Amino acid sequence: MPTIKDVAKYASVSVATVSRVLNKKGYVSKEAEENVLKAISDLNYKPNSVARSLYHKTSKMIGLLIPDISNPFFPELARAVEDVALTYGYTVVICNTDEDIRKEAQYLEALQQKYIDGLILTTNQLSTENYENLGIPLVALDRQFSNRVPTVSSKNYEGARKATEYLIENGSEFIAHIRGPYHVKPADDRYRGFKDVVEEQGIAHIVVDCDFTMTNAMEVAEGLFEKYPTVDAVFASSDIAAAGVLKVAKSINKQIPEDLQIIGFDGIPLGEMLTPAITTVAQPIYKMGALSARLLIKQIEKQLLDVRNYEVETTIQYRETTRSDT
Amino acid sequence: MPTIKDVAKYASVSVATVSRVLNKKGYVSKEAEENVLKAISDLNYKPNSVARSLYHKTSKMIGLLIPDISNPFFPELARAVEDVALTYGYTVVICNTDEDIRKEAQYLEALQQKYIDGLILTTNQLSTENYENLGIPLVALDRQFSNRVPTVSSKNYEGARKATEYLIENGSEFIAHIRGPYHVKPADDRYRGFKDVVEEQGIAHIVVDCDFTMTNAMEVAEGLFEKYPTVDAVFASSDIAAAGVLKVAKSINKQIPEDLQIIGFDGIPLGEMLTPAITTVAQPIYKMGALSARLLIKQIEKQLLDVRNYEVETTIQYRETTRSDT
DNA sequence: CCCTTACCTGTAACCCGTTACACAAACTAT
DNA sequence: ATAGTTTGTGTAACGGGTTACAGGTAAGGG
Repeated sequence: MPTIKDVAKYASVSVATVSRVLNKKGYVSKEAEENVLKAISDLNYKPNSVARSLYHKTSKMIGLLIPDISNPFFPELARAVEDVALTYGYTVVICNTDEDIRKEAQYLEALQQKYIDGLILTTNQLSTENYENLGIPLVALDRQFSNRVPTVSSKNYEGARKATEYLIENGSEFIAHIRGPYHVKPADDRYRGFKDVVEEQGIAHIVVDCDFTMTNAMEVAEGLFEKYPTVDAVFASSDIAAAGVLKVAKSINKQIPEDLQIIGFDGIPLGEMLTPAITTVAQPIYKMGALSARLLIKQIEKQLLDVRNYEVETTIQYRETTRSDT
Repeated sequence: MPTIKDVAKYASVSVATVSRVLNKKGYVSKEAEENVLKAISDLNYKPNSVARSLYHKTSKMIGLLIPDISNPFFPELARAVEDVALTYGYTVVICNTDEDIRKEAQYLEALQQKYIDGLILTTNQLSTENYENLGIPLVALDRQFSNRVPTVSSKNYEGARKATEYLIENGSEFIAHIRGPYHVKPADDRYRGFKDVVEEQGIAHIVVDCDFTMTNAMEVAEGLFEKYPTVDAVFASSDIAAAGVLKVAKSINKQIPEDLQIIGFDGIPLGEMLTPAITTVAQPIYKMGALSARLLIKQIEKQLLDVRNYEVETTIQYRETTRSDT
């Protein structure tokens, strides 16, 4: 691999001149520039980004901290982040934290040592200071964070309200909510949205807990249908959970959506692949990822952010696990 | 961020001594070592990996080139690679190539400039020389590559044979194969496995082409069932395709598995989530990813590889889209 | 004709570690 | 006592860029 010195020698100029040509900075005569350009192409020279990083203390890399890329919510997000990053010349380092405080700390240290330029966080077991002390731009995606950190999330509360109202409009009278983990902001908001609507309208309801796995959702659903056979609608806090409910409901021969309506949340591709396809409160996942990446890169490049907190709209994807009210 | 100089000053030694302590190399007196260790902890010093990279021409990073992380086959693979990488102190850079030659080239250049230590390839539109000229360790996953590059794949031919034989044992007499893209080794091997069995046993069959998307699979399946309504089994080259077939088959009221058996390939989680759950030839996806990562890191760390080509076993996951033969 | 300014270029310091090399002290062997 | 090891430490060069600064030339203004 040729270095800038080789190029300088070949073009009979100093390394400073080569650097000026590369970075289009400072005065360079036309002649010198041509020589340098020719040298670069003759030698197939590529500037070494590590050396650049060392001087500039930046790396053209961003970190994406997610709980687990195997969770179907995240691949699309990761894809969006990566697409945007690529167009701006950044590469993305992916970090599966499993919501484990030690793994997070380990990544943070490794990334900091690599002069990572910024972080997109969909996970934060560590206290926020740990992140802010890094002194690099951050974006919180789908999570609550300190108000110094720009956030991107969808209107979880509102989406949950819409979902619940829709179930009620379609005639359901005893609605179960399968909620997500506590202290996870989106899960809490969805729960509040549900609760507010059922209480306002005086609808019978029940809330059960569930983590993000389908196995757990199925267990929970089994218990639910056994204890409350008259439940006639389920609003699940995620599509994975909804899929679990659907599977269980079908196994005990409930007619969907006649006996039981199901509505999920997230809008992951899985929902469409199932039969019946799951009605869901879809978040624009790709858009959220892309937006986060753009917000992060804007900060990295010292541009001012006009808005610091984005709440994107959710839309109900009307599919086959709910009755139409029209 | 403190540097090695700060540590040296604080401990009243030279930077060389600090470096010796850090790397446990060369002679250091007990006293000096203690002072350095104290300085490191007092100042919370972390060695800068960029500076290290510059000197050593390595980065403790590996690249994972995949077509698209949104394709459900890859998240689990990525997860495995990342898990293994982490335990060996490597970080992974993820690159979605979309099988696009220009994106691949762009990534290759960026990664090379970052002194990436090695690459796991599940995609190669570029000619193999482009990769080999990088002069860094490679592992080809689920792809054919030059014989200088270690490969990891599953027994696609054998798996396809098993699947086809299983359908026949269960009484199917007119079997369709939905094959994957041409010139993609696994798809070709699966096709050969299918063809050999149906020809050996003289079973009526039909082969149709399909890419990796579910939408395409559904179109293909519609055409198939219209033209050949007597098809009584489908062997799909991927679970995604199988899911598409299943959805179409259900929509035209075929009884599964009585009227139509379906068997997929891959063993992605989706298969289990569907109702009926899809019988599939499962590849040990996580294992393949982990194995690739270990092979790569072994090479990076200059250890000799005893075996260079791994073919892992597939196993049929007997689920609900096939009839049992017992 | 002198001074200012724009233009052009090279030297060397710097980013932050690593390590070759030189030097010194302490110890071993002869 | 002398040569040869082992141990311990510091200086400086190096990896591959970037840039402050100094120095030089040419053009324009008064």
